[in-house]
Amino acid sequence: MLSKKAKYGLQAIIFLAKEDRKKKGPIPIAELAKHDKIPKKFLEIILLELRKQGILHSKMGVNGGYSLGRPADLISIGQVVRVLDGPLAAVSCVSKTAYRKCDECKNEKSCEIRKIMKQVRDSTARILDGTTLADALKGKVNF
Amino acid sequence: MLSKKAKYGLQAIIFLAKEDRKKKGPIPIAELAKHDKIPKKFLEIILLELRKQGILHSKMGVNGGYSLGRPADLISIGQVVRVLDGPLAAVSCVSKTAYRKCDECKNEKSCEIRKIMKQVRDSTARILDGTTLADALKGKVNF
DNA sequence: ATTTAATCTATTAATTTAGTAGATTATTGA
DNA sequence: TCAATAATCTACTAAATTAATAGATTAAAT
Repeated sequence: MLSKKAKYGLQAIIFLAKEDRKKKGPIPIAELAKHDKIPKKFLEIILLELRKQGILHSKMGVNGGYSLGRPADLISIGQVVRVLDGPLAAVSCVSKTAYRKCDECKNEKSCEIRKIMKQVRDSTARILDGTTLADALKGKVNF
Repeated sequence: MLSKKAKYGLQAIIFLAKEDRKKKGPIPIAELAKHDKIPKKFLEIILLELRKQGILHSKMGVNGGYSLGRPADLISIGQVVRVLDGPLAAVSCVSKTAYRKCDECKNEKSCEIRKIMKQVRDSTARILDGTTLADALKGKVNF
């Protein structure tokens, strides 16, 4: 399940991508929170994390707010989800971005669970890393 | 992330499928727990859930224990995961087995998040529902 | 200076996950 | 029929994660 954090984050960044398309300047958290009915203080935390990863850009003070950190066609849904919910993989031993041997696991090579979950991770990553914010707005379906 | 519950459950049921192939009778929880180093009391809960869904069969008393509820080629990984971790879908609005409108969602049809997560759910379901315990033991890769 | 808006520090509430303890019931073999 | 075995049932509890909230601080613009 996608956490509320990731869902809120995606809602907000999709809105930012739409505004970006309209050549709008930065959007304040308060406006984003209101638009998508997200608790403002919670959204602060979320956007800050995305900014720290370079996915968003922020500007303090009057006329400040948040905007995309790079063009919409260079931000993938996978990148956003990973920042907010961690690795896509269902088991850490098949994660590309955060590999870790499973505690229980004796021999990774022969693990049946691993084989199946690797397929799931790979297909999920293909979709989420292959879909950018620009694609999402176009309603483009890649897979 | 797969919960420990689902992981333990998969480990145990894969072991049961292996024993089933050898025409062994029912295996006691204690033996399964020891074999896969799973806390016994926790495994009890897990196996009971799988039994209540008809995936496993149990027998009380001496020479009792757990065995597969139906042939290994009729038990899919998806079925097991759903019982132990709930729906595969990352958002409830794309779940086939447990559909529910998202609280936040205004118009489902136009939701970009939904479109993407539907693709992910579908590809995940194709893999997990398309792989049975028999396939897993054969090392068969379907996708 | 005043206003706007992000950022930082700290806490808290609610939910889910992971596990334990102990009594009870069913089955079998001696 | 009794002792042993093993699942089942009822009832907790501890730890971790998720979802927030509160208030003070810093930066920018007019």
